[in-house]
Amino acid sequence: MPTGRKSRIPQTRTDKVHAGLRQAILEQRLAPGARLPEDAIGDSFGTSRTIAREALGRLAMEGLVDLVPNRGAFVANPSLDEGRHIFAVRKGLERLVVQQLAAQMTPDLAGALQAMTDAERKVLAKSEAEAIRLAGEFHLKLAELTGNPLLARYVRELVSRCSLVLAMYGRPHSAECGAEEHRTLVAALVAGDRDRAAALMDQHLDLVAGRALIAPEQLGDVRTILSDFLRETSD
Amino acid sequence: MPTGRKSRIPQTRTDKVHAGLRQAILEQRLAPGARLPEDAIGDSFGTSRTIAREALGRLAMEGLVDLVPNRGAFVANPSLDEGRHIFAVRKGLERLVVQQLAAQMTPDLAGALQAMTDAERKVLAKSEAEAIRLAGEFHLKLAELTGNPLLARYVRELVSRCSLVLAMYGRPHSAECGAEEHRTLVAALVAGDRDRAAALMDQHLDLVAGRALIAPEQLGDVRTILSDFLRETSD
DNA sequence: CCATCTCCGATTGCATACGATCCTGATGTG
DNA sequence: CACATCAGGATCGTATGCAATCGGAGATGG
Repeated sequence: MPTGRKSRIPQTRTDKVHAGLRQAILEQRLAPGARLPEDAIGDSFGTSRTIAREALGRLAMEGLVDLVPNRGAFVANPSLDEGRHIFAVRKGLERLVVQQLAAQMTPDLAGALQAMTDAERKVLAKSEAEAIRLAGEFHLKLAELTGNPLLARYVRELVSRCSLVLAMYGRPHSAECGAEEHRTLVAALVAGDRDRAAALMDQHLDLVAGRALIAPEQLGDVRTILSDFLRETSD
Repeated sequence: MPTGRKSRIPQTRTDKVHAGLRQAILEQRLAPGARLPEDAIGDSFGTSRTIAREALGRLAMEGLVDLVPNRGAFVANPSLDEGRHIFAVRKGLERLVVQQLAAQMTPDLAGALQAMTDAERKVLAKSEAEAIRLAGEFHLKLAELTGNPLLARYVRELVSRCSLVLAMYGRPHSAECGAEEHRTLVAALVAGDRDRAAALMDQHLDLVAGRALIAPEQLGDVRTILSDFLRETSD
């Protein structure tokens, strides 16, 4: 199992605060733009400002919080443009992920991939926030299976930031990755079809991004945007 | 307005120490594996341990420093495998860079690119360390020209780590990117030839990596490795 | 001679203290 | 009424202090 291993590395308090804050942000318990004073963080986690400060620093490097000098920390509030930038990089990296996976395909790897989609079928998200989280989980595991820890780290970071963007700009019920798309992608992967897998991943991420960000070609076309709102009202 | 003013960057002490340490590591004034005690860092920069600690934390997130709990910080000492991982991700991201640049080519952009290679012709590195730094500069500027700050940040991080790897495993005089390769790449870019640019960048990075890391297909072939040393002796 | 244990110095993990900086809004002036 | 000025409070930036932890040197026993 990926987590829960009794590793030797002592879980420092900073790690706990970092993890806690991270989860709170990704689950939208802390809204984008919310203030994050070091004192308050420290208080609510029962530690000193020192720890809170360090955790906030890390989150800032991951792009989940904005750190304004002498002003304090805020939950990141990415603009639509930033969102597009994030998705662009994510697409590039995940393309790399599937290319590498397809190239190094083995029976073991194929089994692990199949198991992932099988597991996905059983788990149903209970909330919008959880749906976003689960969607990211699949992509993260994919990256980890490449055996390249750096690649996995970047993908985790990007998936987190995408979650934020989706939470901000996503239309309701639009967040979950279609499990079907995941299955066809895995099928291409186990077949070792590098190009097809890459194309599928591209398409998949375009769909995810398209559900959230107004697609570039729709930009400026007011009627297209308004038509979306029209549909929402009947929901 | 979101960008574009002399935003007051109150260059905090942590920033200075961070920048100083970073430079020292990349210039190899601090060898890979060297200990970096918080006290010593603080002393030599004239600040407290607090600052040194924070700077070390940042460097750790950038992969330039290894942080061992309760033991201290060390200059990163990437293994050959880690080096390959780093280059793999870098290749993926820089491919994205050139694709984006080719897609959004404008006369202005073309001019900026030409200026870069022209400038490169004039500057000659005075030392091995400087050569590595200059080589990275070009790739970083390329990433910045995409207008995607996140992409630029990742590329900067990866170029830094590659510098470390090159410093550790590069053969002497092998570090500088051939300026010629840069020029042909820029030519493809200004022509808007997306695929050719991507291919050239791939090839270029393979060459750079190949000069440093033993290419995968050479692995285990002792004679190939030794032949390199043979040539070095006559240098 | 080697394995193990114990203690000690070095160094980190964390908390607290104090000055510095910036925003807020209350006050006075033209 | 608009605007400049200036306290006040909130919050950050940094330094310092103390206990906890780790690794290694030396002692101890086989």
